[in-house]
Amino acid sequence: MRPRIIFLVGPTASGKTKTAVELAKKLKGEIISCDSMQLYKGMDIITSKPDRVLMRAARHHLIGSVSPEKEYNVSRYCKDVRRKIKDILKRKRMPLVVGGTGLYMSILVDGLFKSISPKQGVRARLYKEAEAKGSGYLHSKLKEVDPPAAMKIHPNDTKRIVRALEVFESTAQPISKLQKERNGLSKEYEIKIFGLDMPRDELYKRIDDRVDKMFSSGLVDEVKRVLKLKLSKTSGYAIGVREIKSYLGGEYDLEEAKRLIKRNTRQYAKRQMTWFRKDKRIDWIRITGKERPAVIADKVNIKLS
RNA sequence: GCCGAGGUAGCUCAGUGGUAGAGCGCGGCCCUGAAAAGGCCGGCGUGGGGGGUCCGAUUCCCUCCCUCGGCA
Repeated sequence: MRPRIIFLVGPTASGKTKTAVELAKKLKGEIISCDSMQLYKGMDIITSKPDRVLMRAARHHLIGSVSPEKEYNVSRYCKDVRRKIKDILKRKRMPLVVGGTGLYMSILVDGLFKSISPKQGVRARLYKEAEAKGSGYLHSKLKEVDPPAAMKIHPNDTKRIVRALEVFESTAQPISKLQKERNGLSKEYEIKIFGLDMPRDELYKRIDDRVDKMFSSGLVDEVKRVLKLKLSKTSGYAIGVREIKSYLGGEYDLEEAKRLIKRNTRQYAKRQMTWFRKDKRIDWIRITGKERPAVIADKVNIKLS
């Protein structure tokens, strides 16, 4: 029988972190984070990492393991996770992959196509071209070398057009063809995915409350510290970094920064829900905003047995 | 009280004698090496109240109410 791996996903502030710890206790599990931002060291408050108590209550992996100055991406994430899973299984523990980064989750399960890592030079050149001649120009270039990809990617979606062209230039193969070859965890393991689903108004309320709490726990000081670093492409995009930077730069006051962080987090949660909603493998656990983590963990456990 | 400006979408505001748009918000969606990123779609409306002119008023006129400046 294939080893089993449990996933727990859902929008931000839905209670994954605490539920996961309860679940880990019940299942003799270890938690692997599936969160593109909690990976970064020193960004604890803004990314709502589990606190010391929770970190001690269950073993966690891939939280604070990367410097915010390092470039990180799905590919590295998948490699890191595979290594962790092997270790955990060797210890006869249950791997629990927990987090809200939809792309990381699905690439992990379904696999990443075999390609090349981004080439700084090529990428920079393409972006420069996009800026000078417009993304439509690059899109028509893509149409010549890879019509299926061009069909799928909107002419305004510079990021994806650049990636597709970059792959073609480096491999001489269309990305649309390469993408058909994937190798995910579902080939070797039995995957079970649970999702936490809470009424939207309750979730939004929890987001607002959590942001207020972040501020009273020293969010501004934390971001000040983080801003001294030369942030990588990804880490600099964590919600909170730009808003506080603008506040510190005198663009607006603290209240405005707080309002924007709340709003941006709500919009992020909405996008997460869209992402997870379409994945029919997810087994949804309907919860309320006040439900206790241990109770939610029980609900998951019942579905497992 | 007088003078001036203004009341149009959830917010900030365009515009037009033929029943109205933009940005943001909000909702829906897409997503394969930056993903807390990036992109697409959707107007969600008693046009402050009432009256008048006109075939037709959100637009012109009258009146009332409200807001913001200035003068008292």
